[in-house]
Amino acid sequence: MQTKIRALRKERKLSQEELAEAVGTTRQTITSIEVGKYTASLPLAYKIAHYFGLTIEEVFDFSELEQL
Amino acid sequence: MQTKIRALRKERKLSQEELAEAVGTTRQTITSIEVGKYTASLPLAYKIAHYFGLTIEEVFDFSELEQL
DNA sequence: ATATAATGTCAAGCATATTTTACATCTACA
DNA sequence: TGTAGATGTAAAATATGCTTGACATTATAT
Repeated sequence: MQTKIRALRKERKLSQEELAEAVGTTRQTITSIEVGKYTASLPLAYKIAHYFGLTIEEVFDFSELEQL
Repeated sequence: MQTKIRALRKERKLSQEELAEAVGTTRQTITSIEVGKYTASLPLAYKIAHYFGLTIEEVFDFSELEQL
């Protein structure tokens, strides 16, 4: 799944490590989500979006799910 | 995790079965999320919220995560 | 050039989400 | 009565998310 996490992180000059600590997870988890290795859980998605002052829908791209 | 799924479902007179089919999952998964047995994944949370024409934050209650 | 920070990746193991099948209860109603 | 629809639950199996530790590569700065 596509996300704006990397762009938001760069904007604020945060390392993956710093973001990980801020949202209570590990650097590897942030990397994996950024490169699309897997999709964040709902609680983690919320913590990340909320950390940036945004909604989940603003940070995560759900366009792949719109074929209903 | 608390959600408004049951209330939204009742409002629209939908069974768990009908909602499950509409979002591509099973009745048991809807029950489990409604009774708080576990938390929906991000894609499923999106499909449910979007099905009701709402955002994820409007359907799922994240107040338990606000202790940052 | 070399040191350091930042990032990508991988494997093992644990935790959580989901499906399938099945059974029980409750309600409504013929 | 009984029958059907809706719901709760549970076990087993599979899929997915996450952690930990470790190593490799890339970028940045000195």
